[in-house]
Amino acid sequence: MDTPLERNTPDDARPGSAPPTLRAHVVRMLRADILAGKYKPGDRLNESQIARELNISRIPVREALSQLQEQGLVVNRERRGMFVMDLGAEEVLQISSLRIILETEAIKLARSRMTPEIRAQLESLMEQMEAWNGTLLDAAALDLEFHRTIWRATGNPYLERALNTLMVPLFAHRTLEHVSQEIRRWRLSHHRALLDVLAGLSDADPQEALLTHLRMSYTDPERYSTLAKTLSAPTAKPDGQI
Amino acid sequence: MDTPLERNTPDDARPGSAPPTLRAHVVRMLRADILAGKYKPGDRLNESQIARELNISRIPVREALSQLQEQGLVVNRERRGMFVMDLGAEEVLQISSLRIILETEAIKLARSRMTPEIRAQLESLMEQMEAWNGTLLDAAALDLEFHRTIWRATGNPYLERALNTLMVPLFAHRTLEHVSQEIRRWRLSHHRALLDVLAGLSDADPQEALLTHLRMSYTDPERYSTLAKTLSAPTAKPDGQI
DNA sequence: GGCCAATATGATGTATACAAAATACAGGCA
DNA sequence: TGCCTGTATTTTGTATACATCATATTGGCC
Repeated sequence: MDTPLERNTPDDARPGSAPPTLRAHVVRMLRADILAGKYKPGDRLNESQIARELNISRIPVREALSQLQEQGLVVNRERRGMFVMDLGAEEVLQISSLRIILETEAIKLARSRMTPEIRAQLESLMEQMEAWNGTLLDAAALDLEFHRTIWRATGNPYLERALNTLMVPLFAHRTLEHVSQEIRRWRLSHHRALLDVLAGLSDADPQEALLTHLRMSYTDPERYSTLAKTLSAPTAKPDGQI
Repeated sequence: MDTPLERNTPDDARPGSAPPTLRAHVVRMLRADILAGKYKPGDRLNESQIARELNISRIPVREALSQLQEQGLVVNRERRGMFVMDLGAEEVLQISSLRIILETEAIKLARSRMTPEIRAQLESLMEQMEAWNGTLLDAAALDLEFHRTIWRATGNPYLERALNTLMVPLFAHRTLEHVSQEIRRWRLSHHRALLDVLAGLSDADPQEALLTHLRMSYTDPERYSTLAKTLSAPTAKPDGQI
């Protein structure tokens, strides 16, 4: 309660990743907290309280929240405060339909610009996911980082930004879902398939690979039945596999 | 210099469209100014100066600028200030390639959800454009509003937001371009073609209609030759029309 | 006992003030 | 004369203080 986040501390603020401004620091912190589930969708983010906890004034907190709004993680209700973005079933559907379009393009671009470095990063993330043994949050973080690496590899920062704004709230939303070991294995296999497409090891249609991957992600019929249908429809598979 | 933007003024703040907060007011104002060319791409936006001009404190101005960043109109260089988003040729290319994908989807969705109200709005905007007699800025504003109406009509707020973030800076960029009367007429005819597609009066492929429209928009070979090629390529037209 | 209203509390929105960093400018030196 | 350096100014970043609005609580009334 008496550790006022000294900004002249070279240890915490090691060069290269040092947040030179308090706002940037708070952005990182809140972002991590939201993705880690400390703040759940719909929760209110109290400026004063956060400022007190960090022993700083409200101003940098306000600006950090404003910046998180840009990333789609929080929403501002006028004179009511900031709230962690809460997604209903319809919103998940709307975002996902966009995701299919944008991430299909991202995969095509990333494949055409694949470098050994990027591929090594993806392989490394795959291995970490396959060897996963930790918490659900870690797993979600790895999954997200896998996709973000793909988005970065497109070389189109605007595509990257659009996908981030769309998908990061969705991941925050899904962080709280518990999935079975079986589904986890399925997801892994489809990540591997995606990686094969990206590495040029597979000639499968990128969109088809992505759709297969996505079908894995929304298996709760209660909430995502409409999306499941949407995902199945455009492929026009003879067999009606989910 | 002595008109401190009274927030208790019911006349300016007429119900329904009243900015209940200074920040919202400044956002509107700056947004309009940037789109109108008062601030040009690359210009620095001085907090103190803007605050002085409006006779308010810097805080709402800072927050407004932060919010404009969310909309992609300005960028923040740490401890250097806010600058109007400046787009180079490559960035225009990257944005446009995304635009094709997203707006094609938007047109499809809007067509499938078209209502008499929306159609009337589009018709009205078309008429205003056809009867246009004002400044270049007005023309650009009408053009943008036409497209934004389409985006709203998709019913997918995330698609709408993505297109706004991508395209509004692009329009701000192009506001300064002077075009000939001939090109204006061409653009009008293609807007009309788009409207026919949207209204279901034409069975033309939405993407093709959009591509035709876009080719009209980037006719400066010096700056957009690469984009022109990109736009031409996927259609695989036998004749090498621009 | 339950519903509505007036008050109390606490939140956001904004203003002012100060600190630190960046830029502009002037002077010294080669 | 041209470049570098040290100072001055300007600007952003943050803190504190106050005003306004939203929410919670309590009291009264039906």
